[in-house]
Amino acid sequence: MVQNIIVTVDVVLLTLRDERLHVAVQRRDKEPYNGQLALPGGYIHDNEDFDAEGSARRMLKDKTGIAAPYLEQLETFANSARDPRGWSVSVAYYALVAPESLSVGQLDLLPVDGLPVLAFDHNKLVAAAVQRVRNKAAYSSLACYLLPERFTLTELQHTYEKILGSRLDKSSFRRKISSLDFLEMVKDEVQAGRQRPAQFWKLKQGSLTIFDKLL
Amino acid sequence: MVQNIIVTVDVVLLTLRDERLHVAVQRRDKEPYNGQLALPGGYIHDNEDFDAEGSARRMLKDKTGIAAPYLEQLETFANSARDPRGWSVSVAYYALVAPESLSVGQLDLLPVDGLPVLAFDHNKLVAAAVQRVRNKAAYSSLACYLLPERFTLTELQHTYEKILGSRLDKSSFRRKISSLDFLEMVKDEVQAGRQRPAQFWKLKQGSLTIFDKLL
DNA sequence: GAAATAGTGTCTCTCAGACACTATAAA
DNA sequence: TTTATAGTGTCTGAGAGACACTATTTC
Repeated sequence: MVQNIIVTVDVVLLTLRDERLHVAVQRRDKEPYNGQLALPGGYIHDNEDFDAEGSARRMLKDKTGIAAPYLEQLETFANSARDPRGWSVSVAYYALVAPESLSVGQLDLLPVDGLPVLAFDHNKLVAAAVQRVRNKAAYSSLACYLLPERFTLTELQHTYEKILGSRLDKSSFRRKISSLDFLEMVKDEVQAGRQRPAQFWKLKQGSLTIFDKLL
Repeated sequence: MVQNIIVTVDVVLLTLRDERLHVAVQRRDKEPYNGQLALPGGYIHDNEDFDAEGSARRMLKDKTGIAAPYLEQLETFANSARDPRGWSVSVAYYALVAPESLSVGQLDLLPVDGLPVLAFDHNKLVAAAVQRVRNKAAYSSLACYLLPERFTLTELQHTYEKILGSRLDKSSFRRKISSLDFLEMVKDEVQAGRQRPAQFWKLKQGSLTIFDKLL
């Protein structure tokens, strides 16, 4: 059995900037699609990577310097038409980071709504990631990963609102969040401003908390 | 760039039998894992299959004769350790069928709880599929695909109960289902028995309906 | 004091769970 | 009539949405 199949990993790196979800892209410097915008990604190195998630982390590290974002497998795109070189498989991952932690190097950040045409089927990958995030955020603590480690409840609520695209009631939101008990108060740390200071919070444990739909 | 990576598709075919979820497995007749139980699956044929879902359908068709079950991509398992032949990728799918439509040929049906050790990492694939089905069934019309085309509301309720592993209230269940409006009454068709006949229903359109958690 | 935002209290309306009830068949 | 299951009606308690209120800072 001889297969002639290209195996790659691509990463949809999302962050929140100027009130909207943005995705990281870079201009390709080789064929195919030379000069076009594409997601960070590349071949799996079967002599170097242990698994596909490892490949994804390597690519993120190489291209953004980010070592430990929220990272999850998205979907696999595999057919004979997506790459002019032949039958190809892309195991797609998506990653979430706080805008602060992203020093844009070789990468550009573009709003996910109204993207230009990207290389390969990368527009599809972005669409799938955005749909997944919008959907999953509605019933989980996912939104926290788009914020820095410490944040206020108002910032968290605004993050949810930007992702979901709808207003949330402050009182209901706080009731829900505090009943779920996945946040930990950062003692003695508050956000100062020209008004009443806001309490800082952070995620309690590493794992994602799932709950009933917020909206 | 030369890659030495095996690319396969495996299918977790699930059905409901004797009150419990069962998975279809077959005994392997070649190395590696010769003689062990494994999921139906195999190499992607890059000269024959258009995409990975096509591969999955081909394998289902070849090994079960089933042409159009509910079929969805599950997750991709890709690392250097899962196959003794080297770095390998398995794009896993799961399929749901009514027990009636399954004429067990070369396949065995085993309860998903308490499976023996399967070849490769196939126990992991089954676990992932079962978790996905149990989770997704709670907030969608997924359970309908484990029933024949026509079914009664009581049968549907029992199907949900078997998947979710908990009792549902008849009145609440019917309120919910009818408010969601994804079922169509099969006029003049009822299930006879030694008591009041039950109305038959079927899915209205092809696509899955998503709703708030049942439980 | 005013302005601005953080954070809480309370009312109401909806809806899920519980459960009793009615309906329609076979024997 | 009894038995068995299909299918409906009704009460209640928990919780979400709406919104008004209090709290704490800067100026």
